Amino acid sequence: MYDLILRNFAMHILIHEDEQRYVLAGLQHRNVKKNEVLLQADEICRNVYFVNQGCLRLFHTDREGQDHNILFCPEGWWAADMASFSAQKPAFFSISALEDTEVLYFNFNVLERLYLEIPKLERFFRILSQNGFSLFQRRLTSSHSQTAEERYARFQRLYPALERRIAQKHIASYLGITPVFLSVIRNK
Amino acid sequence: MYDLILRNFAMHILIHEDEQRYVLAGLQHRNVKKNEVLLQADEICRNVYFVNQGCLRLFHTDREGQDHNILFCPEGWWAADMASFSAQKPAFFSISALEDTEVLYFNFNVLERLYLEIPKLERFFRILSQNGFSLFQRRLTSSHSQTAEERYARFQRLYPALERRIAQKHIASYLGITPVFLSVIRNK
DNA sequence: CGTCTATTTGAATGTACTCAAAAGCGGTGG
DNA sequence: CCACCGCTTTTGAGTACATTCAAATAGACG
Repeated sequence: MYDLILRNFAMHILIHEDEQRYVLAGLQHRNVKKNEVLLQADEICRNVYFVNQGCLRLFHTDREGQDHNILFCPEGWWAADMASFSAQKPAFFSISALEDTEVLYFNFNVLERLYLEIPKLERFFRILSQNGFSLFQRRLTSSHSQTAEERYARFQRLYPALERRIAQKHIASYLGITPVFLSVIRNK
Repeated sequence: MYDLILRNFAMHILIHEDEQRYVLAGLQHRNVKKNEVLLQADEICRNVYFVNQGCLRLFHTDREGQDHNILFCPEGWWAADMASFSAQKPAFFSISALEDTEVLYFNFNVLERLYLEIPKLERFFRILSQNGFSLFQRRLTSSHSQTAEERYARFQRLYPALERRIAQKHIASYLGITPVFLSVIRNK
């Protein structure tokens, strides 16, 4: 159960066995059914979720009721509305499950405590946030400098597994285009 | 000289006077002339810059030689290609000055050392990165759900000071549209 | 099997772009 | 102080990329 998350930690920090046990003891566990909502916009994001199995999506619902996916979180990814979690204020984004999903998660207070007790964990989330920061800077650049067709090709190249796993309408939303237009692009 | 940066630290962490002196001792200082390049894409980003006065821009130059601004950094903002800085690998973005600018900066090795000696500093940059992360998630959402005119209105609302200070072509690039089209939008 | 949702296809429309030319503006040197 | 040069902004015409609307088809799930 903790295999994937330990390897995830190990990508950025070196963590001793006793610290490991301590960190894992702070984790909670939950199974989420397809289409179940883990975080509703305007509520406070009280947890950061690690996806052990399945896939989540992070999205915003606009005034017209249209969803805009901004991130897919399959196995090994972390999901949260970081601004909401960090400041414990209402969320802009929502999180829901694209498949039956198994998550591990830290509650806000637990993580704040762990930051103080195990500074390496703070380092881990600093690096994670920096990577996310960079990822979205590049996504925005891509959105500004490339056509929908080029962005779709990029998505296929970067996430070949997701492309087969996720419904077209969700990929279209992620790319910032309509499902209709993605269908046109695909059939070329 | 250190007034602005100390207030910046104080926004997220509480830092004692002796720690303060220690952190400030790690800072370097530099004056940059308008249009001077602080970081060239493909080089390694060796510093994180804090803008004391003036304004920087973070941008990507695509294959056709077109610039795409993704961030303006006036007084009180931090500038770096975080992916490049963090991993000390070639940068995707460049940084240059929109005005004569005064920066303070941490070199990579110095900051890594400070992270270990003063964990609070690592907390500071974690929070900074999380905020940046969220900022760009929302920018991408805005780019996917709003028209150019709405995004321009949003920019004016969020950064009224910058709107008067920065050339139209740079604002257009930031919004992901052509200067020609921004001119059309403005004259309505 | 039937219902509901997702995808495909085509036509008409809209948003933003390219190209081109003119006008404005800022700095520099005579 | 004015004249000139280069760069930025404006304006208009034609075009391309992506959308909306609508109807038909395909797929998923109880």
